[in-house]
Amino acid sequence: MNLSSRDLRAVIALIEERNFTRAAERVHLSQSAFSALIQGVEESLGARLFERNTRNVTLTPEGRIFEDSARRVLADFDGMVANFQDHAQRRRGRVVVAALPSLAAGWLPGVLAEFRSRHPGIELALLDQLSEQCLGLVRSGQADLALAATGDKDADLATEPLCADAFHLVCRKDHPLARQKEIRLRDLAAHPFVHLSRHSSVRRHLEAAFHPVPMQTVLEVEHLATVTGMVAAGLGITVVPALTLFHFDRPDLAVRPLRLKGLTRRILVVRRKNEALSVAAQALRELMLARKPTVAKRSLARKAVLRKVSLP
Amino acid sequence: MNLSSRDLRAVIALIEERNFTRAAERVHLSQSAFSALIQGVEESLGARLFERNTRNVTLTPEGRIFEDSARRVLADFDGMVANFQDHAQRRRGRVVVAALPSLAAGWLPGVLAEFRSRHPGIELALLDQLSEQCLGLVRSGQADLALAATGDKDADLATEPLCADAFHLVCRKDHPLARQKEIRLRDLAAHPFVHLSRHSSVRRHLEAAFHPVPMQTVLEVEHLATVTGMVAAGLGITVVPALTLFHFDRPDLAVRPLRLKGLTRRILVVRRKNEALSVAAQALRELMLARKPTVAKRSLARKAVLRKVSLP
DNA sequence: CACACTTACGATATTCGTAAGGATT
DNA sequence: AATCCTTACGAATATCGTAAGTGTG
Repeated sequence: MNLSSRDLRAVIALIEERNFTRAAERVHLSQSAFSALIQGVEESLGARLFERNTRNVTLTPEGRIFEDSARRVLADFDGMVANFQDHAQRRRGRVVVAALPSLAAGWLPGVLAEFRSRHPGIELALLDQLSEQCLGLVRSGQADLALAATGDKDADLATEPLCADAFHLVCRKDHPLARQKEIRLRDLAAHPFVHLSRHSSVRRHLEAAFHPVPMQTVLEVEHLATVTGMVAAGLGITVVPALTLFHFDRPDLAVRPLRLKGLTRRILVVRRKNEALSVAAQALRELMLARKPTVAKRSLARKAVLRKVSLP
Repeated sequence: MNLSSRDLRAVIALIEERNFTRAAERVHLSQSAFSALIQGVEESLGARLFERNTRNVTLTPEGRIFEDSARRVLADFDGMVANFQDHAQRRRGRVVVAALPSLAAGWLPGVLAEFRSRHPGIELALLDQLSEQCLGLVRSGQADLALAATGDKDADLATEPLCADAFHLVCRKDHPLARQKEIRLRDLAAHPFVHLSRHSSVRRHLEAAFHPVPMQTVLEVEHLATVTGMVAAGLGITVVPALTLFHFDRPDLAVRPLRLKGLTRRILVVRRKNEALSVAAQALRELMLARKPTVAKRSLARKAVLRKVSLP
């Protein structure tokens, strides 16, 4: 037993037209091929569906029983195909991205806005979490993609580089370091730091890069915006990656790039290794790679974001 | 776009087996043909359903979306086909027969019992009504078949003869007519009749056959069983068709066949002219024609019925 | 290097359309 | 005579299986 959606469509066309010639046209077949098709369907089913005498075509009582279910099955089938194609053609779907807070607040909004305007039917979810948690969300299937800093190698995860995020010194303009010609690691270590939590990837990178030189910590906070306030108040200096500099774009603060070994954070696009991305997630991944964060000088990152948001 | 139930079955086999070779066996195809089939389905749908790397086969995210609906559509499809074939093969269905009370009580029960034992899944409904109403029930579609006496020609109805039902005199054994050698019409007219209602086909036949000779009516009742009692009580004689004689099979009553012009009632099987019978109704029609009432001598009809009831 | 999917290719089946046939009104 | 379904038949197309090819673990 094997019937195709085309067969069902033909039967329904004949039910509605009650005429082989017109029904054949509706399904784009010659009348004779259509006749053979209907006979084939009847043979497959093991009983006549139509009573034909030369002048008119009528449904048999069994045909009437068939009609309703045939319409239902066909409608369900068409719905299935349409739904599938909506997903496959990025008209529908859902992508969950896990991203570091620095990216989630700075660069990502512009990218998501562009994605959204290209694919209005796709739902987006953004989980702004610390790097380690982002990776966990992808591994467990709760997120499709993660934007995270370099982490431990993981057999389940596939990564590809998004950008290298160089660290910068941020301090008040009246701070001695703001005008110093060359800034070495021990120059920084001589001043008190306003730090992010030691769980953050920024902090971890700093600890690793300074090791074994100890840093002085004046304060440890959770959010970058808080760091801004503290630094502006003169409590200390801080060292953060380029992508977070938009937090520090204020007239009273100085930002100085640092060219010190290890003071670069690599941002990765992460996904599960043994599982294909949905077409929606794939489209977002491609957009992210195409819109790689520019290697920011000072707070150009912010201007870049604004430009992108306003794209068509 | 055209997919067959076989295509869906193949996709689902592959989802479950996660292996082309085994899935191909399940749908009775060579592995290469199966591979081509899956590729064809994916091409029809416009996106990959499976991610295959030589070692294992996994569903794409879009494939997962497809899976549920595919199972549902296929189950629905199979249900549709099974239901259709149940009806077409007389495992399910419903037949409504309208029949004259005389047939409904005497001959028909045996036929219906046999039908029922052959087709236990088919519901039967019996409407015991007068001839005119039986025809109306068929015309309006409330009944599939009618067993009625000859009626007016009707453009919507097709008829075929079931049997000729000869009229018999019924009287008490001690009645003068019980022993009379030849019974003529005017002999009957000389005695008072116990009559059925003038709406009944029996009565109409009698009136037509006697015309213009008037009959004497001692009593007019609705049911044949009542006639029996009245005749046995000696209130009068009656004249009824052979198929009703089982009502009069009593030691105190005499039954005499009458060979008089017009005193034969033709019983017809009636159906709608422009509509095919359901296979169930068709099967019942064929059984009725095959088990035509025997041309009863006296109350053999009753014995015949009993014999048939006890058939396998 | 072995296993599993894909590709190549010739044989077989199916399906298609044109045209003729047959039945009904 | 006109209409409409079925049958006949050759051509185009699709499908199938064997066998060779390819890539991954």
